[in-house]
Amino acid sequence: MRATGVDTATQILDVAERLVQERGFNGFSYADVATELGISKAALHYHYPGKAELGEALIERYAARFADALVAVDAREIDAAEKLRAYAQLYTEVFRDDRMCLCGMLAADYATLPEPMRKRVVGFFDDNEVWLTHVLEDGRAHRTLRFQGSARGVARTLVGGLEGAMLVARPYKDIRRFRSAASLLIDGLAVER
Amino acid sequence: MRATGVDTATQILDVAERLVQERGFNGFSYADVATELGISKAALHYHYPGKAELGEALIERYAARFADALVAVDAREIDAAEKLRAYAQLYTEVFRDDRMCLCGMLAADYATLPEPMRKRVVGFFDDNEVWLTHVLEDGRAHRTLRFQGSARGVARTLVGGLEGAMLVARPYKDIRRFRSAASLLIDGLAVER
DNA sequence: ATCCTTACTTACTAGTAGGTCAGGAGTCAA
DNA sequence: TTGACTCCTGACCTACTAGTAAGTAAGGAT
Repeated sequence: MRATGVDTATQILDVAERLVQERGFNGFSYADVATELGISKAALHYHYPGKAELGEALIERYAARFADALVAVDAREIDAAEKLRAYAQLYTEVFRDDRMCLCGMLAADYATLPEPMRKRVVGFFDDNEVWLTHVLEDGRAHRTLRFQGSARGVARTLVGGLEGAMLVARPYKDIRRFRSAASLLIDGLAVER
Repeated sequence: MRATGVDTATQILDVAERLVQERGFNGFSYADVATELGISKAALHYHYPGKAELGEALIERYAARFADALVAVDAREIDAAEKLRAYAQLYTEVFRDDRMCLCGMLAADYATLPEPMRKRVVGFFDDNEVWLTHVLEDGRAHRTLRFQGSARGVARTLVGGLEGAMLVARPYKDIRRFRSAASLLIDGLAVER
């Protein structure tokens, strides 16, 4: 345990997470993480036997945090349209420090990922779709949202739309570009009052 | 010139293009391309001095083909809504053999790309936005499309939405997932008749 | 006949990738 | 005070990375 008070395993996750979100899973090395933390590569292997296991831990923590955030949104006394805006706000916060969504990035690297990581990436998207589907169905039932077709289809379009908005806006380093796209996606579903 | 009749420089582009679209710019090596073509790595360096130049050539050719396809769409006697569907169809064809849009993939790798490649990636998105903006304005003027806000903003949302739909649908290897999202994005703009 | 170009080859470089292993320092409980 | 456990280092390994140097076979031009 170092002077920071944060344990090494967590510090490794923090640095690796940022590197994956910025550069992709094939765009960083154990040496990058070790150098940044001032420890040896071998120390990384002590905490995470291989890059595959580090990757799994990365997704697991990210997905858990995301799930917690969704529970927090559900706990708020707001209508479905506002929940969608809160959902988009989660993405905005990720975008704010020039990061791509972890799982969006890993979706790009998907072909080169070990199987356990693939499963978790897909699981992340599935969870997001399920949550959005419930919000959408609730919004349609309460007449705060209006859309054609299945809630599941709209949920998938939203996940893809937000991930893609991050992907394309990042080279421009322009958060307004992302926010504008996010608003268009969501306001198109909200019933005007 | 080999028995295939296609020159080596083009064959290199073909293989490298597929590898980038499947695995990302940091997910393939000169050795991968050379092995697949049965030539030496040095032969690659003869045609493209470095990976950066190969990358530039890749984007240049891809962007030129895409631009040609857009000119071809413009030449067809169809309304703006149909042009948007034809635009989405271009993405569908890319998706069909498990590929991500070349520039969408490079957008993910953006932080690790050399500057000349970055410029070309951004140029690709700019060109797409310009074309879409014209189609959208035309469609609004002729009442075949209906949308709120600036055509430019909608154009950006469409590019991001389609890129993201590819990104997320690819792990599922499900073209319907992509097509359904593309339809929802575009049909939401079309005026029902 | 010679020179030059094109399109490669083989053999090599320095550097980086992920990963292993023996061991050491600090902590803690018996 | 010994032994076990945790967390780490230094030294190392093999495979691979992009890139280079030198050489060569084939063909056209002079």
